Amino acid sequence: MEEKIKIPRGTRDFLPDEMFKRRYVERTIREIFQSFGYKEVQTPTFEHLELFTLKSGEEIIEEIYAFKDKGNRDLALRPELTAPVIRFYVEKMQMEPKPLKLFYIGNCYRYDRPQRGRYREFTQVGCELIGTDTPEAYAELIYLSYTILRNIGLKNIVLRLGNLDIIYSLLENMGVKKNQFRELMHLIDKSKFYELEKKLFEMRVAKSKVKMFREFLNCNSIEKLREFIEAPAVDRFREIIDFLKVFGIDKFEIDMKIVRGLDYYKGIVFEIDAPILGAEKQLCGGGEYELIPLFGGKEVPTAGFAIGFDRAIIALEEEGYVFPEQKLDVYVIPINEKTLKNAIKIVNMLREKNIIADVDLMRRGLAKSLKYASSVKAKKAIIVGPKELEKENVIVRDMDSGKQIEVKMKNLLSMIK
RNA sequence: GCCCGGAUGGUGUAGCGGUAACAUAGGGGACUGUGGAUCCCCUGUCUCGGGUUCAAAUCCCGGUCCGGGCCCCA
Repeated sequence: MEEKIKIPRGTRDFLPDEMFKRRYVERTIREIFQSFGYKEVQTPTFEHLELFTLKSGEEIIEEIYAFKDKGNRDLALRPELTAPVIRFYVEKMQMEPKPLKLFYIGNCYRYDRPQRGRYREFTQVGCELIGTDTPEAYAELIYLSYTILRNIGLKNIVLRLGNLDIIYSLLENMGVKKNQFRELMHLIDKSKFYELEKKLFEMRVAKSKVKMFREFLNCNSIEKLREFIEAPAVDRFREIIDFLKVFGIDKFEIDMKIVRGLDYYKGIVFEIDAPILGAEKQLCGGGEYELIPLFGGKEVPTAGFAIGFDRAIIALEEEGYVFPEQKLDVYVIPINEKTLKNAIKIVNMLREKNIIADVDLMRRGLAKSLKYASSVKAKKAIIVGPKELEKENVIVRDMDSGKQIEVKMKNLLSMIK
């Protein structure tokens, strides 16, 4: 026997039921984005490799699916969607009226060790807000991400807010040079506080200041932040949080240890977790960033977020969310081959009226067909028999109750609705 | 890239050196006009490659894939 060709590592096939769930959640997400004035865009699955390596350093190339095409171009399957969307903006949308609100749903690719909630091909949902940096704009953005996760049905999610400008200001006050920020941020991100302190000592930061910085990272309120630093960034952070409350969110945590993985973030940053997911619990991450000048565009403020769609689905399942099922309104059953053509005409007519209808294509007996109708969850069966046809009637059977009535074919439509 | 645990019909499982089994799903029939019931029949399986053995689904080694945890995470 030939060896079966199997699905590649880290990828998934989706059964019809799973696809129905995914499309259902996608539809909800699209509607929410649109209700906030966002418009959907799509970019190619692959881009020039350079788009992703420009700002992110070289180590990450190991996680990128990169390849050369036949014209010897260096290309890459997109590992995320912010860079492609901003590339798109710089190429074609710079003159659009501001604020520009764009959203996307698309597959991304990373060569990673697969785990639950982590795949090599996965779906990211996200948006970019271009052209405004008012506190209300960022508050709305955060509120939007939170609303999406709540409205698709998640009950237990945790929003955490951080601010990179504040950390940078404090580091500057401590005498740390800008080109040293990156490696420090990396240590904060990994919660390697011992090494962080060591590094700060090496940078000749006074012991008392290092201790203070540690305490600063554990701040969980604006008031506490003010004990460490007075800077415009703190006031701005405060304003965003005030507007967030106006939008209706008052449950969140201040966490100065939030450091997004990419260098291009600045200012406000936020993450949303679903604790139920364990190790891979982060559902959403985003914030303010600066990427446009890097791609040669005229500098305007930008912020955005990305939601891990697959993880959101897993979290919903873990929480026991009941998804709707795909059902058939009507299953049309010809009693025998003589009534088959009539049955087909009936199913045609129903489909034209946007009724979800199917007809027996296996020339099965009535008993088997009814069994099939119930297994595909048809709400009603229409039985097309010769006796009734003589009177221009058919039988409509309610599959839940088992009750059936004989109706005139002309009145069929009204009986089904 | 590292550590641990797995892999048996489409799905869920039993067997743990000696005839591959059960449930369920799918197809047909009992029943040529009434479903979710019953009975019968059919289809279909040991992740792959080596090794040990008279004999391997079972033991050993390696690969692949899955799950859990690291690393990483745009």
